[in-house]
Amino acid sequence: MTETFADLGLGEGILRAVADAGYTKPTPIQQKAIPYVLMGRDILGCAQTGTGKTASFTLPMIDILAQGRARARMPRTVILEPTRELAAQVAENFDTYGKYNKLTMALLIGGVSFNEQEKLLDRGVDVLIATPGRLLDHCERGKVMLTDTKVLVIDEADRMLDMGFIPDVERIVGLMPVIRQTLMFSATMPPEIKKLADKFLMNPKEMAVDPPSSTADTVEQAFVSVSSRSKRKTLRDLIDREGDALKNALIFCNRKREVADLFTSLQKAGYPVGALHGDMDQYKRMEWLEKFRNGDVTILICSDVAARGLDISTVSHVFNVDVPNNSEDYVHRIGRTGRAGRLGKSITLVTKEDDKLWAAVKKMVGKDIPEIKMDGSAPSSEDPAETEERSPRRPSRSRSSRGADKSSKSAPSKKAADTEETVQQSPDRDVSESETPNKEASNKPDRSRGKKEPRKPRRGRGEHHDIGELDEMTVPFGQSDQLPAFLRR
DNA sequence: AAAAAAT
Repeated sequence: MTETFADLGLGEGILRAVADAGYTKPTPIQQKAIPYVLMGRDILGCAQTGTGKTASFTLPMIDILAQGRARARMPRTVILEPTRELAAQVAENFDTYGKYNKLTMALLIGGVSFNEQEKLLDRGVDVLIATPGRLLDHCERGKVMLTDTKVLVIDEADRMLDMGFIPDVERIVGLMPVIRQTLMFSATMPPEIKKLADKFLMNPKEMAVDPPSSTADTVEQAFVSVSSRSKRKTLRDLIDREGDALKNALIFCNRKREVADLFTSLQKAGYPVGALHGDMDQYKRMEWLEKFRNGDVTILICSDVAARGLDISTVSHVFNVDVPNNSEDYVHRIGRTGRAGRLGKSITLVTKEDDKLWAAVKKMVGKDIPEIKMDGSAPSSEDPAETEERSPRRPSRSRSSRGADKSSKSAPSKKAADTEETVQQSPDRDVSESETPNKEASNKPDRSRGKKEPRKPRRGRGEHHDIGELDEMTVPFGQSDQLPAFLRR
């Protein structure tokens, strides 16, 4: 049984880099895979992110690449990833572990300019890390030749399949020499993946490791019944009531549009949020991800682009604003938290319309997921006594929770206590909650806005001078709690 | 009906 990285046969520079990074013991997938990769064997590995999978191929590849040099436009190794973020992540891995081995690398992903990528290719690269579309594009332009590829890695194969990339992958493999080493990794091994393995691999060594202990033990799961109108409010209440326990959170939505809208909404309400979805420009994508990683923002609202593979080691919470359409994605989403032995919490908002999807999720999870009742006030309408009391209550609630939101700029917490007791309101509160998009919001009676305006010195950036912006910022979400001024009449 | 990825 191997105990250390040195036992695996890795070179000295790599061992030093690994030690610098603070790792002492290889993970199971690394123990299994690295010796075979060094032997030149093909590998079919069943492993998820979080198992140390990436290093199980980057480390031995650095070792292999230590011998020889790359020729112009002819990379020696190629790594295919399904998303740009994953590709960038693997590139960072090479930076980290390859720091004592000079090797050249190019990251070929879409959404960024060709120029720089081409320059790198011209100089010759040892490692090419790419998403399929952009790599093919470069091939067609004659900027890269795959005829000298010694090692190919197909990462996240099942996801490539889901995303319809396999034809692209087949074309890419067709441009490579038949004699090469191929490593294929997949989180799951459905028959289609097996078939692909037969096609791409030669006499592969098969290995599997357990998924990182997540769903079962270290993630506390719960759900809240909501109406689709009250989702945002409920979400804010949930964030607030987590208090300091919420170190950072991923919030998943099913649609890109909803990611964008929710981002605007929470940002206006003063929460430290970022956003990530596939229609954003690449620069923004990277910027928000980086800000989330380094803690500049503690909440990242995202589509399923971030559901799999992204390695953010310390996410304390995952919120599903929508039940994922594909119940497997649920597992991937909540797998973003509770990693590396840490505790995590995931809360899913479930509407009546989600019944079927939610049933599928529960079936897949295979255990009971408890319901959170929001502060005694029933999700639907079990407390008629409260119904008439909305307006009188409003003011007190506004002070406590809205006021607290200001301070939430830096930490979405603190106010947990007073929010708890003031939150209870009529079940139909979402009427005034007004989750309407901004344009509609601005159609609301001016009166309500005029009243509130002076009380809102919070975002402090002079927006108050601009009427156009005021429309956007005053009414929609941040303040909606104070709306009843005109409703009261 | 959705997300991802090439323009």
